[in-house]
Amino acid sequence: MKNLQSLRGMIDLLPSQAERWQKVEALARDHFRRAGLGEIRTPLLEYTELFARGIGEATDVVGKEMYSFFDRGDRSCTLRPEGTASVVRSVIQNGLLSQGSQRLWYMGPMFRYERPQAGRQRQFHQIGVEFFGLSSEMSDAELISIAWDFLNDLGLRELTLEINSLGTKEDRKKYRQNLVSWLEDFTELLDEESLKQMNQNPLRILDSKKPHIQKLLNGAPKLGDFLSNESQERFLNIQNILNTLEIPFTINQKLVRGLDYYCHTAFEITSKQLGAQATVCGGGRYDGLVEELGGPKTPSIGWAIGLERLLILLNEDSFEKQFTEVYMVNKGDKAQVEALRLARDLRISNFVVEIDPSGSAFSKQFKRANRSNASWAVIIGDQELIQKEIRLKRLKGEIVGDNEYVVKNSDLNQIIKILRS
RNA sequence: GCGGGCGUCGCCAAGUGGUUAAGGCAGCGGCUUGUGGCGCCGCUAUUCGGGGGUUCGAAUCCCCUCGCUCGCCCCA
Repeated sequence: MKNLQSLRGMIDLLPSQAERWQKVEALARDHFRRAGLGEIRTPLLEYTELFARGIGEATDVVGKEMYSFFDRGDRSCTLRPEGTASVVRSVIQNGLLSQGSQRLWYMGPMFRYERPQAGRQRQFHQIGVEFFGLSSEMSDAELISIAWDFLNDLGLRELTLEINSLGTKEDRKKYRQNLVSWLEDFTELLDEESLKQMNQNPLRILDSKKPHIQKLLNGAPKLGDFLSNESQERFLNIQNILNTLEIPFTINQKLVRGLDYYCHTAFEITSKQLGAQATVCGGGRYDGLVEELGGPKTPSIGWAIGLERLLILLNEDSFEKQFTEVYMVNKGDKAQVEALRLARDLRISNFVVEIDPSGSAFSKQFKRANRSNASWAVIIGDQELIQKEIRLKRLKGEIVGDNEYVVKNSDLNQIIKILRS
C-alpha cells in the first residue's frame, strides 16, 4: 500500500521550526498589545459568496484559487483565501461598528489552490491588522508603522517600503480610460496575457514583470497625474507623516495591488532575499468594502504579512534554541517513578526538565544527558532510593573531580539551591 | 493551468547496464553489570518515489505516473 502523504502545498511544521514560529508570533502579539489592538478570530470556513463579493469575482484569487465545496446542506463553502473579508463580515455581523472605531489583528492559516513555489504554499499563514472607522492620514501612517516596527524588531533589514495612492474610484476610472486608449495604439506589442488584462483589469498591466512591457509603460500615462486634488493632498500628507516618523519609503506609481477593494493608500514591504515572491507585507485602504458587504459606510485600512516568507528571511539569523536545564538520569522501577515525581516538582519551580525514558545503562543515559546540552544531571537509582538521597552532577565546564553533590532526604529546597548555583 | 530542474536509509550522499547498493551524520547496542563529553567495535536500504517495458542481466536505457523544487500567472 502506498504511503500516506500530506496534500500538495500543505506542509508539517516540525519542532525545530515550530519554535521559530512561536517566537515570531509572540513578538507580533506583543507589538499588537502595545499598540492597543484587539484580536479577532474568525472561522476558517465561510460561505463562498463572502469572498466572491468581497474580493472580487474577476480576481484570480476568486476565479481560480479557492478551495470550495458543497456541504451536506448543499451550500457552497470556501476555506478562507485571505483574512480581510472574514473580518469585515464578522465586524458587521457582531455590530462592532456601532461601538466606535475598531483596531483589530488576526493570525492564522489561509488557503489558495496554486502551484507551490518559494515562499508560497497552498496552506499558508498570515498575520493581519485592520482598522475600521478611521479615515485620517494619521491612521494610515500608524497602520504602516505597526508593520514596519514589527519587522524591524525581528531584526530584518534590507526591507523596502513602497507606497502609492490609487485615489478614489472616480480617479481610477479616469485613469483607466486614459491608459486603455493609450495602450490601444500598442496592441501589437502586448502579449496575450496583457491583452486579456486590458479588458478585465488594465491597471494590473502596470506591475507586469515582463521587461518589454515595462519598457513600453515608461511612456504611458501616470496614475499620479489623474488623482484629484484631495487625493493628491491626502497622499502628500501621508508621505510627510512617514518622513517625520523616519520610516523610509519609496513611491512606486506602478504599485496597484490585485484585489478589487483597494483605494487611496496602497503599500508593500518587499525583500530582495525572497526570489520571485518578494512581498512580505501588503496592504491598503478599502473604504468601500464594508458597505459592499452590507454594513454601514466605513473607512477601513489593513495589511497582511505572509508568515512563511517572513520565516524564510529569518532562517539566516540564529535563533536562541530552547534548551534542557536538568536531565533526569534514572534506573529501576521505583526509582523511575521517584525521578518523575522530582521532575514534576522541578518543572513547577520553572526548570526545563527532561527525563530519560529508556531505563538503559547509566553510561548511555549520561551520554544523552550530555547531548541534551543540560547543565545538570539529576541521578536517581536503586542506591539513592535505599540511601534516601539524590545526586546532582554538574555537566558543564571542566571536570575537576568534585562536581557531584549529594542531597539527603530528597530535600527539594536544597536541590533547587544547588541547581541555581 | 503552463514551462525548467530533481527524486538512492531519518538527513547528506557515491554509484551511469554485470555477481553481496560505498561512505558520512543521526539512532540503537557493546567495550564501561551505576556515571557524560574522546576513542574503538557492531547493528540499521532483499532495494534505488511508484507502475510498466527493453535486456541473459537495470538504481543505471525507454514509456507512463506520482512527488519535490524553481519560474510564469497571481499574491502574503
